[in-house]
Amino acid sequence: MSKTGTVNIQIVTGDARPIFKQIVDGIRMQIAHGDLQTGDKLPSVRGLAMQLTINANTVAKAYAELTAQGLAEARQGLGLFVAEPRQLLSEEEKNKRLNTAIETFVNDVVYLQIPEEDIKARLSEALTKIGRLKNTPKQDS
Amino acid sequence: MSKTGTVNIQIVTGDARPIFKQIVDGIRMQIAHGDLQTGDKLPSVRGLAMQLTINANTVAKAYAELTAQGLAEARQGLGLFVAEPRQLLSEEEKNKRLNTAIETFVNDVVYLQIPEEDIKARLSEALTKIGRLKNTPKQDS
Amino acid sequence: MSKTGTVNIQIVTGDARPIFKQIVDGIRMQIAHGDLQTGDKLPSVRGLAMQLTINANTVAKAYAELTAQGLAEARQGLGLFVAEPRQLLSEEEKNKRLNTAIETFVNDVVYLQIPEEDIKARLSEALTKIGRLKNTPKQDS
Amino acid sequence: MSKTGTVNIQIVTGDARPIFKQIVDGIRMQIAHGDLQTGDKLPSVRGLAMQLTINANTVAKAYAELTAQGLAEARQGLGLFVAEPRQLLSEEEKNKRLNTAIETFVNDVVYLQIPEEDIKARLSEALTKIGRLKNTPKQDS
DNA sequence: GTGGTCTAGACCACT
DNA sequence: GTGGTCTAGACCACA
Repeated sequence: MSKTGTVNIQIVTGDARPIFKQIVDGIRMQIAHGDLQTGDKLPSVRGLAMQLTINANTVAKAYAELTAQGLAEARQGLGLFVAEPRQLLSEEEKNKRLNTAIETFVNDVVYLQIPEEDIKARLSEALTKIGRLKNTPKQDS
Repeated sequence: MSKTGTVNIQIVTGDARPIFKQIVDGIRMQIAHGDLQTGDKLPSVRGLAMQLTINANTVAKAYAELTAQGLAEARQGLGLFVAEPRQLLSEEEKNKRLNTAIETFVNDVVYLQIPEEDIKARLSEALTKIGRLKNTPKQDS
Repeated sequence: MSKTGTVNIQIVTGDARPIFKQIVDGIRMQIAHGDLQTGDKLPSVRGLAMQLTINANTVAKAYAELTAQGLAEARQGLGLFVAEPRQLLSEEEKNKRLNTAIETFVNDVVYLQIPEEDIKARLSEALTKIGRLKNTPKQDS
Repeated sequence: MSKTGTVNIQIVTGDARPIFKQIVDGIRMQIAHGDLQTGDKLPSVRGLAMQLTINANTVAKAYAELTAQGLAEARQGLGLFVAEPRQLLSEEEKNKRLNTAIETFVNDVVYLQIPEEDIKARLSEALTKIGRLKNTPKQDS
């Protein structure tokens, strides 16, 4: 794991998300999981584009997004690296985004007529899974 | 409450959601809350368009969406009315949509570095609020 | 058959159905027949609009309908593709729609004074034709 | 049954059909069933409008439609009566309408993924029910 | 290039 | 008056 320049991303054609967002989400999730750690090198734009058989512009756009979010930083001539965790966002901003996310979620779910308890359970499970992954000691071969 | 043809919708120009989606979400939420009940009349296409100072076609699109989702029904020449609740989607489809919503939520939240417990609490609160509102007897002033 | 981006649709001006519905029905039927298969690309909105000499918005509306019914999916920037078959509607809803269709049919036919056996035979034939077409291996000339 | 000026029509508010069509269909069906027979008087426009609590214009439109279809005829100053069965339509025209009805039905049903046998059975049942009703000797109290 | 959204204005059927 | 359909033309994000 966390080998230099290795990411594991699935591009799903039937996904509603644009491809560049799938890349951003994929890398962000791997950072959250700890699969990618501070200082790890991300694959080159062209390399990842070839690997995923998509346009290089699309990868570049994803990388720009990651940089803007402060999750990655470019070292001139060397490539893009996972940045050290820092907090770009104020508490207020974080709260606002959490609220937005919650609102979106409730909107998406409210009309499904699924019991509240089921939703909570499923969501709790999904959140816990991430937390656990993050804290699990990884064993390299 | 639930006066004929009255809805309370906020159109936010800075919102990521398109206008017609904001209308759909707004009305859907009011139905979920019980502010709008089966048989209640929605405001006319042209009336709501004027009220929100948007184009009538945009409202019509929102109404078409609500009709397609089985939440409202048109009575020719009379207007659009809140439909009787029914189960439109298969269990399979509902599950799929719940999964998508959860995935989106986790993606939106994972990088905020907010403690898992806080997220769960806030979400639980938001979900419960809807359930409670729905069952709370409304009291007119 | 099933060439990328090829559909065969007849727009009949004298038809009671609106244009966008004719498009939806036409494509839906081609999917049912197997002429269009999962993953096949539909013609572009603008392309089909030109081909049928109608407005692009009308085609877009038809495509939105197909997407809502789960028969097609948009891949951003690439176009619309035939989606993997899935069960969108609940059994209850399917039954309701079947009942409505039967009622409509009976209403349309009851006053024609055509012997019941003839009607059944013709209908049976029409239904069987679809099933057969769907399963018949297609032979290109 | 078949008392002068009595019809039994259900106006369903949630129905997709316009009201005037529900009236036409309702009366047409009663004629097909034999509940209304040649020479029976239909209720007055105003009377039926009051009974159904709808606008008199709507009833008038339905009656005009029935007259145009040859199912009813006005006797000046006396009202509207069920006409003697006759064939306004040529064989060709009847066939064309049957085809249209079948096409519509297949379009409505093809995407429901209901087994062909089930559809045939349900349809057959619906058609047979009418035939049986029509030939059943009615017993008046 | 692709689909998606929005505006503006017209016409239709139904009540 | 009501919603539904269609046209024409514009702008956007995405690949």
